[in-house]
Amino acid sequence: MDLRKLRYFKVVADEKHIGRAAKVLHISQPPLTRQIHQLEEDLGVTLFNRTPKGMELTDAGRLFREEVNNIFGLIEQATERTQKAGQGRLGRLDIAIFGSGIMGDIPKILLAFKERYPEVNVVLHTMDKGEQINALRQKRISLGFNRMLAPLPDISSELVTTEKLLLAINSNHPLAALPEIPFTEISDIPLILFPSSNRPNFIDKTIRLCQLSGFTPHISQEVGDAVTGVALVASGFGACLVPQSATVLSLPGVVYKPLIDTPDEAEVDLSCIFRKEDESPLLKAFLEILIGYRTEKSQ
Amino acid sequence: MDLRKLRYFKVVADEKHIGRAAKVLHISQPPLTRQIHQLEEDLGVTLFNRTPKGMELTDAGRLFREEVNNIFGLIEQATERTQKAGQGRLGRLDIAIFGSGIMGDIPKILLAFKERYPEVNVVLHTMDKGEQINALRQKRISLGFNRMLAPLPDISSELVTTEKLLLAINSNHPLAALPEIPFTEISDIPLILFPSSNRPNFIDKTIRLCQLSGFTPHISQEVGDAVTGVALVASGFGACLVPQSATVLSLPGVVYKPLIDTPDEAEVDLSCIFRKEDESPLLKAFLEILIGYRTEKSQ
DNA sequence: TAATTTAATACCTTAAAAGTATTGAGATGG
DNA sequence: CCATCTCAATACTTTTAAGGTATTAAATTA
Repeated sequence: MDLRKLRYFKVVADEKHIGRAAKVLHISQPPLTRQIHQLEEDLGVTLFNRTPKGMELTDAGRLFREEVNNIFGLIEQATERTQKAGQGRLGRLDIAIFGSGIMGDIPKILLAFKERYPEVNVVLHTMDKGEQINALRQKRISLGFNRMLAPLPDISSELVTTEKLLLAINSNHPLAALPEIPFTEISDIPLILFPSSNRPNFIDKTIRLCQLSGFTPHISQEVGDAVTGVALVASGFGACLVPQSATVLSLPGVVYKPLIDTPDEAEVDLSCIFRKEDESPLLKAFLEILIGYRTEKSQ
Repeated sequence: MDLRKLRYFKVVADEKHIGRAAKVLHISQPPLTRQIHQLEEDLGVTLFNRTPKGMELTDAGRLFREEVNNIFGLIEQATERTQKAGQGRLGRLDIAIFGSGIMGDIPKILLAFKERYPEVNVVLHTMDKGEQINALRQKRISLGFNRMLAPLPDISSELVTTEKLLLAINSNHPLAALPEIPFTEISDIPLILFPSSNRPNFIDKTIRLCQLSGFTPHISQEVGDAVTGVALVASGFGACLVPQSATVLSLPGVVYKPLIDTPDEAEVDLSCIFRKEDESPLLKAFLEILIGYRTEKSQ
């Protein structure tokens, strides 16, 4: 069986005439006759009744014509879908986010991607940093969003955004009256820090920042993520350093205050990570959207 | 695009290794390498990631593998169905029957056919003789059952059965008391005859039979079919000559009596007709069943 | 009956797939 | 770190099969 024969068959069936069909196919009549004969022999079925007027499909031939149309339809669909997949316009992209990553830039990027590539099925998984790296290596995900990434030989990363740090503080606290809070004031406040796992993390960074400013922070509580941290601020546990994106969490009794006189590094970056050797067009497409989003934002 | 390439692709995808795949395909490695390259070029999509360990499907390649499996499945189905159709085991067979043809042998033959060829869709049409011949010529049907057929150049026929004639008579009639009725007794009885159309028909035959026995029948009424005829017998219109198969109609007040001392031709044949040049395997299959039924019955 | 039209056959040419030998690139192991 | 091994890829030749030209055979039509 051979697609050439099927193509030829279709034309002969349409034209009901070997000579005319040969013209349509831009070949001469004898090879076409032969191909049709071979097709009939392959199938063991007479597809045409030969008449002195031309060729007429048999019942079996008529059925076969339908089937052949289905086959070509399926082949066309297969090529189209495969080409889309090859361009990263079709498929499934597994992405990991972290606890409070639903806020800020990530949903905007995801939205931009889904709009540009509507046929890509984006599946989100919530994982912390360590889980993300495992999942990447096991190819359970293709991409992870996270902060504070240590370099790894098999994992690449791409910066998404850097955010200034704000202080989430209870509105009853005296410092909440100031429009901006000098960084060293933090030394006197019990701090809620997160996340509690996967060093190096934001906790380490905070401690270093304090040391740069010449004090050791008073750690009130370590929690898993920003949401929990801000909730504790509302309950009066202390203050919490959060990235700007966390300010979408508006809880009663919590205000977000800009910091002044901070060390230069008083900002935190959000990056995405992926396998260094991942050549997938889906990933490439996603990173393009990401970079597009980043440059658009910086303008 | 070429089925050979798809076949090769499948094996390489399974083996993840050009050399092994080439062995499986009983060809050498270089042509296989080339075919895979050509396939990728045709599609414009990289289907495999080449590693020093072998070949690994890309996402697009994985999708394409699924599609290729579907394509081969469809091709297999197409060949099977076409072969069945070529053997008359699949398709549609349009058959005409006449008014009272639902009785007797025809349903038995249809049943035998459907049992032997369950995938053939038998479609029944009720037509009189003239309509059947038209429909045959226009290929709206492939087969018609009828009686009293005059030979035609483009129509062949095959005898189904011959049936003795019986007299359907009202049970109140004096003759109904006899176990058998001498044929000449008919001359005194008003006769109901059928069918009223498409000469030569059963009416002509009856008149000829009477003349052979030396009398002219007293025609009470011409009706369309046996069912109507027997119904009129029940109402006392007269008697009606019917083929044996009509005796399945048991109406109150009607008895069926064998005839004695009849002319030799006092029987009627049931035949089926079809286009002389019809080579359809479906028709051939049906005629085989028909002949099988006939020989079985004659034993 | 001759002419025409159809598919089929015989024979040759061309294109493409398969084979052989070899290369090049990347990993592995002493 | 170099030799070796194992892949896929390339260069070139052979074989196979598809395509072309010329002709035939059969059947219909003028």
